[in-house]
Amino acid sequence: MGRKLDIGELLRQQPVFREMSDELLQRLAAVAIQVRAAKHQLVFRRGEQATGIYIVATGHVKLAIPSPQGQEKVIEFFRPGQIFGDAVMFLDRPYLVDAEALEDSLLIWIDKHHLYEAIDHEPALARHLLVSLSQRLHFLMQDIESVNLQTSTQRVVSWLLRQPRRATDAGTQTSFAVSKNLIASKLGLTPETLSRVLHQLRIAGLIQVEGRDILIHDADALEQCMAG
Amino acid sequence: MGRKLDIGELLRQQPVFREMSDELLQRLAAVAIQVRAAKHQLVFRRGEQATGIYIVATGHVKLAIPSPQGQEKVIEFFRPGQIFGDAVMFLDRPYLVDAEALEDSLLIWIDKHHLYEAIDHEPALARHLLVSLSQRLHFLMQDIESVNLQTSTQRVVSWLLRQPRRATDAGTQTSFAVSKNLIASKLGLTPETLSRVLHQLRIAGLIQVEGRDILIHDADALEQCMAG
DNA sequence: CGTTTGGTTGAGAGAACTCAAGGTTCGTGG
DNA sequence: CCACGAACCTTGAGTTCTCTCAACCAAACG
Repeated sequence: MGRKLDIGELLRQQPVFREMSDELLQRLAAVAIQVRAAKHQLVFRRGEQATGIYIVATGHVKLAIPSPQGQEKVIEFFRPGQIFGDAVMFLDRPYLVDAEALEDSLLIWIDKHHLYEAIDHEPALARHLLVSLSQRLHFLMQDIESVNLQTSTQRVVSWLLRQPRRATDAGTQTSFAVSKNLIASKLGLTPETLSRVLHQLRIAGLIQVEGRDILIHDADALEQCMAG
Repeated sequence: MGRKLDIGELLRQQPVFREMSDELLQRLAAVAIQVRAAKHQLVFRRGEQATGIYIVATGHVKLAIPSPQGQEKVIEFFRPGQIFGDAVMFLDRPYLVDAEALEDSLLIWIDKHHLYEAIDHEPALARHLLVSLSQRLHFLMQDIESVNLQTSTQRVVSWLLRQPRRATDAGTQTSFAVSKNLIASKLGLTPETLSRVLHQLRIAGLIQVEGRDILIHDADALEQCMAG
């Protein structure tokens, strides 16, 4: 009982379900399942069949394509409120990617059939899902653009400029939410190349790097070096 | 009057609207707009605002990211029955890509507001759109995988093997629906590289190339060379 | 029949990768 | 609190794959 109330609360906190009627939400809460994933734990693997969707309640999850040679290609990171695993579910296909918790995370899992039922009764939910999928399609297109027609420096710079940053006295600051290894993979670079690019930018006096924190002295100047 | 009936017919032929009630379909037909696009004509350009979706009735359309240096990156091709321009519409963002007709094409355009209304009344439509978006998300992920962790040969081979083919006496045959230039761009290669890869495969006795037709002698053997 | 468009082939260059070693940071257990 | 090991990151040297540039060929088309 207490557990179900818990899930109802959790669901209500998610943007996807915010506009949903109490009745429907309770119906979903009754069938939604809490999934705890410890840091480094795989939520699902490439090749497994998808029978529902995941919503991140707390934590951080990464989607990546594994490769036989051991290296992997990071596709995306998911934060609280975001949905993943939906595309393959709608297609009835096996996962293309591994999903791994980057820190201890709490996920909500909803079965396909219950989700479909909810969609049929709640157009707002359908809209949310459409927006969520669109969002990711959009990001993926940007990634494809970046990998296909930009140099390593351009990729890093445009990525830096796209990150949320806060102002400081010496410029604006941003920081990597994850290891540089993962950032490199996300950008389609090797860790070595990312390191070298950051070095160049530092030498050029454009940024300052301290661990995972990056200080951008002059965003406009950075933007300039996208051209060269 | 005749024109509206026309559109109703057209709509009914599209998988997206197949399960729709006659009433709703007629309402959509009343507001749907036929768009004719001549070969090489741009349907929309990167940067323009999206206020509706397109459905291909007849013809062939390509989505590509333009690049300042003139080269472009082909993202996807669309055939009759397929929808495009929906992702940016749901996000209220400007197009990321150019859409160009590869041959004289007939498109159906539906305004955002009317589409939303239809979604709200017809869950089946929402599902179709979800599947359509999922499909493309899936393809895009495969493309990212291909560009990031495969060599030029692997990309070409896996693409060849993914194409629909028909059996012949000397193996299975497939053919490029578009120029090799566009295929190369879709695969993230230069035309030169694609040409060279096809040459190698021909030398190796794995395929036979004649214009846009490719004869695959031994699909299994081809698959083998994905490893090396 | 010239012109354009699409495709092939060759030679050379360059950007990012691989491999290898060294340095940091961080967490953990002594 | 320090010491040690394991990740994580950086730096260097050399290689390789794909691209660029350029010429040439073939087919399509007016």
